[in-house]
Amino acid sequence: MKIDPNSNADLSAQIAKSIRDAIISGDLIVDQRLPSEAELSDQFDVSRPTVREALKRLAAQSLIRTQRGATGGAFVNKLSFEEAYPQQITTSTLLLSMNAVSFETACEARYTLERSCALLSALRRTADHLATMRAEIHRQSQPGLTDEAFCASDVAFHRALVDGAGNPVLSYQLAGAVEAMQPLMNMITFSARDRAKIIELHTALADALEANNAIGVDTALAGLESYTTNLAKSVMEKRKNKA
Amino acid sequence: MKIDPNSNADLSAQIAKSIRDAIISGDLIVDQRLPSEAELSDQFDVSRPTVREALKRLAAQSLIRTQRGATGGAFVNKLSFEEAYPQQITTSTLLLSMNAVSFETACEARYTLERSCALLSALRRTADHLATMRAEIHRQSQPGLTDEAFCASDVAFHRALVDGAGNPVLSYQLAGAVEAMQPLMNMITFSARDRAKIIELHTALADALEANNAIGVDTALAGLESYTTNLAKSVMEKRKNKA
DNA sequence: TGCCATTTAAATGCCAGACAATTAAATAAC
DNA sequence: GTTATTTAATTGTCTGGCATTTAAATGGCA
Repeated sequence: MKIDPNSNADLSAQIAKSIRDAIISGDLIVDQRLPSEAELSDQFDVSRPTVREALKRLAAQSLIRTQRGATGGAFVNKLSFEEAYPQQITTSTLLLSMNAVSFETACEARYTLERSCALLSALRRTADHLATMRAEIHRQSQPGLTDEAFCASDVAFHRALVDGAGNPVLSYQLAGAVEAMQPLMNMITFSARDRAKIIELHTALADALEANNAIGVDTALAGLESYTTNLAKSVMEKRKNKA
Repeated sequence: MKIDPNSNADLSAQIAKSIRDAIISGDLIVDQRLPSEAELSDQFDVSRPTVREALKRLAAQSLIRTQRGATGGAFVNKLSFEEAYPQQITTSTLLLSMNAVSFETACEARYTLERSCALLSALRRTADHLATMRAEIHRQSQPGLTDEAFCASDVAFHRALVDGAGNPVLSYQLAGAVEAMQPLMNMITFSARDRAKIIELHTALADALEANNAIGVDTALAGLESYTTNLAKSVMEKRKNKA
């Protein structure tokens, strides 16, 4: 392994890329131990701190994990869906907040993706998924609930719907779309008055899923989307008039 | 800012988390300059190498960028969809290869997500999107094309379809699903004989999009999915019989 | 022999201090 | 007033070292 010292990229970035490529290509397999930091600094002909910076880059992407002690070292990490979830959500949230994505665009993407799960979830949802959804609906109808708690419950409800499709890849891809919307949703769930309508639609969703009625699920989701976008529109207009 | 030296997490991980949280919460805004490495090591009461490891972690997630020189430093990076794409694809690819996801599950997720774009893309696709798709179909029918080039063209074709929906959030979410499938698809596009059928379905897709026929798009995608899964099934059986 | 305590060695985690390279701004020269 | 030079700030990298953690090797003892 060798590194181009004339490249304009950092040495640590080049080394990280080299190791990352080896993991992606399968040259390094899950749980395989990387050479020690001292050995790596020999191989790449750089100092140990530089190697360490490279390893930290990989650790930040959950590509490796490190263990201290005699038999320690850096090991190729088996990337799990559970680990990838938060990363995905963070990235989605920042993409939305930093790129001036309109509420409409985000909402459209979110419901388009979620509606794609309707058919599978209506077929496959278990009693567990239904129970979670009913429990969240119940929580949502409690009067003293804060807006934050309501939104969290809303997210949990929709995740149960998505998980009902029984496809972990789908659940992973949807996690970002559903959870990253939460801060945006916070803007519009400002009064208890709106909650009744949302709970009504959630109940319709749960009922349709219980009856394995895919079309009913799709209809209810469409209703939720149009209700949400209309609400957002009216909130925006009110703010405009105030200013 | 202070760090708990008794935590079992690395100091650099704690510092990275502290800064990351500040970015997510909006305490640090896009293009804002972080304190210099020397100042950070004072504030967090750690050495400069430790601060640097933390910054490299953040750089690996594209949360910051660094500049050398007099007015240099670390700046909060405006995360763009273009930057997030490769990260998303890498993660999706590794999730599939490391978690023994069945071809069927991955395929189902991929086509479920892509079919969700059918309606929007049939409405909004521009002439540009259509032209890209036609061009890729033409490329795919060239006889000397390698399997790798055929797969790459296949990916480009489907990305044009997804982009036709005109929703960047949707395009981003789909990128992982579509592109991470490529290595899996490689397994089954082993002979030129299969290509004719795929090209036929691609042509049907392009025709339906040209006619703004959402149902036609959905049907063609469903056809592609069932053809792909059946092909995969027969490949698996052949291998089984051989062994 | 078998078990337990101790030592040892290997590895990561962290630090101090230094120098090189880069870059923009301040300064000087013309 | 423009250009060349110097200066200062900052990141990039290296050397060398010590602390901490952990498993294995060693030794003592029954």
